[in-house]
Amino acid sequence: MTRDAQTHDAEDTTPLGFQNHDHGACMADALASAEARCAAEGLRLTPVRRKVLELLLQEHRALGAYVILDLLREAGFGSQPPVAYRALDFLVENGFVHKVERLNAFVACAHPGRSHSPAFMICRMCDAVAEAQSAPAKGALGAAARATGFQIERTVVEAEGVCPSCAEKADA
Amino acid sequence: MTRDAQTHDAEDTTPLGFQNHDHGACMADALASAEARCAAEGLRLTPVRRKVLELLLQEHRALGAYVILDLLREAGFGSQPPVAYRALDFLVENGFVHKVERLNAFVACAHPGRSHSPAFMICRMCDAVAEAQSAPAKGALGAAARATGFQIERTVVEAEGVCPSCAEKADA
DNA sequence: AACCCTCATGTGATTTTATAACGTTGCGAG
DNA sequence: CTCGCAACGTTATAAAATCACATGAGGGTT
Repeated sequence: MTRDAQTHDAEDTTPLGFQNHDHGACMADALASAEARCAAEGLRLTPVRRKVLELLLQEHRALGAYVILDLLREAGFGSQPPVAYRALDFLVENGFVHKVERLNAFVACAHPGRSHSPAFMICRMCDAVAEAQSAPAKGALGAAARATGFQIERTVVEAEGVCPSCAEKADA
Repeated sequence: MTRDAQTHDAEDTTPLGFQNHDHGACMADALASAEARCAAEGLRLTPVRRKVLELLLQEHRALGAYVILDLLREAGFGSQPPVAYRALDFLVENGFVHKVERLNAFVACAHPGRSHSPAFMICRMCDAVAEAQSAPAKGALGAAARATGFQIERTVVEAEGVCPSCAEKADA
């Protein structure tokens, strides 16, 4: 089971990513990349984990753990919180998925394979999330860290605002 | 969360802010500044709100809402969650306090009065939090936003790592 | 085959974080 | 005064995350 079910719903309601792109391809890429890396590194992309990754790849939005859990239940997996959290932990640890702290929610990584220090742009109107690269240690923050002797291990960069398509609608 | 909490020899030195500073003064400044601004803008710095601000100013650490709530109860205020959350909402809205998303916790603003887009350095060992300025829209993120037409309204920048004094201890 | 070991999964219960809903109070404006 | 409004207090509940423990599926060894 759990081969690509691809329940793409209603056609073009989609403010999913900010820019148009071949979503099917971006999804397939990411899955393939994940599979390759798991094979290479001896990681186990089990059915639940794979399913969670697929669910997240289907949307350029962050999904809460409980939404994911509901979808898992519908797909016949276990329905208690740890099921979702454990799969998410695995995916986050291995960089396939990122947690958006601001939303307590999760998005599929949009830059599979690359080493990343992701930065997110979160639309407060439609909840779309786009991922960019950040280099926070290069700017003012890095300077402050060096000045005080703080050793940065990981950074969270999240911008909240309005995505292009919502801005357009709001103007109207 | 997996952020433990614990056995820390309570006495030893200063894990509070990263750099030594006149804590009493920094606290008094911040309080005075808050009072001034509330007076100027017709905001009501009520007893609960003031107390919460004081509690947060006493430590350069982020406190969870429920820790604050306990302290409020001890101080004779109401003891139900909304009491703390409402005071925190007020303080955050007006920039006296910031929420550290990564910790689901709150810190007093260290740069009272200034317009700020704060960046935090969070020590994963002692939970100390230092506040720096960030200019996230200037770097790669800003470029990505302009490129896609995303309008940034607010940014969250949080670095997790090890503060100087914990790094020292760890070396030993 | 049987055995052991490890990691993943399933489930129930609980903890932690945050809001909803509703009544009461204090205070200024008319 | 009394209306309206903002802040407060309390009960209850929702949402997010973890703990604890049992079962199960592979892999390797003998």
